[in-house]
Amino acid sequence: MLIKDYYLAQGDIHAKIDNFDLIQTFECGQCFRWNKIREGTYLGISKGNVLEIEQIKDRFVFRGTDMKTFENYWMDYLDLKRDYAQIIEKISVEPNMTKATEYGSGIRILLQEEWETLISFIISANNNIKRIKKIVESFSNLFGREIDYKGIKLHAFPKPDEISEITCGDLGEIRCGYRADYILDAVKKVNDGVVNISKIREMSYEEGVKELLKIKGVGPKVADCVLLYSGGKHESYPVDVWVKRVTEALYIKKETKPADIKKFADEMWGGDAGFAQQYLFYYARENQLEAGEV
DNA sequence: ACCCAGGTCATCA
DNA sequence: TGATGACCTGGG
Repeated sequence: MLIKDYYLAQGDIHAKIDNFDLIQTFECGQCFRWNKIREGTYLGISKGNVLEIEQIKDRFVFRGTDMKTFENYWMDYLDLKRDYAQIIEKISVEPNMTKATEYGSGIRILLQEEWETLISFIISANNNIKRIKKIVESFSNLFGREIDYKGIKLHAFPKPDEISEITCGDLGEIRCGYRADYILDAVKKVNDGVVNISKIREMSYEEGVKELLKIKGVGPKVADCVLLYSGGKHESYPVDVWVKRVTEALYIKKETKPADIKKFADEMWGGDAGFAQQYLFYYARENQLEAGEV
């Protein structure tokens, strides 16, 4: 077990964990439903489970859960069984990645719920993170089951079968614009069994891409995000404007098509390309790196 | 008024 | 295949 001094005290779970930082993990663009409720403390909900996490340096307190749920769900969700020091060492073979991994040394790639991740990244297209969060939140508030946590009203992300009757008009309220059609297509295809979203973890990366591309509004970038952040496909290298920009600037040194950027990433980092992507994305976006600027 | 934001789709060569 | 616009919406 990689987490140390791991024990239960007064209903809370305490642990010492290396290479884990709440801000870096929750603000690195991979998830949209974790919110800071106090300094050093985040509150989140996934698959109907609520979790409050407080961080003081490398020590963590987990509240709102029980040991069984923590071990069976959250440990995998937060990827706490993985040795990130080893991953960082493995991919930091040149100065750029060394710098990026030092900057985001507390990032962990979450294993999120597949359906929620799919809808969230459909919404993310040609959009900004602040508004993506707002839309995902109102989608949950409108259609998801309410869960109370210490007087705070949270909402689970609505499951496909719970919203099978949803209409375009219903979606007007969440202000997602033209993406409403895409969400409806996803709901329909998942409910009809045309797309087997719950099986993407068992599929290969290539099979997963093929499956996800059946949905309108899902292109290569969204598919890669779903596979990396919820499908456990760490070879996935989602190429958005930031990753394109930073990969070109640091490595390829010229304008490159997304498909070729992915090819480069595969040759450079192979099965760890997804981790590399996340360190680069966080580094580039937090520092607002422009094209050509490093 | 215009541009942009974690892209994708439709259309045309 | 590859290039080009259009696209809801909210904020700067």
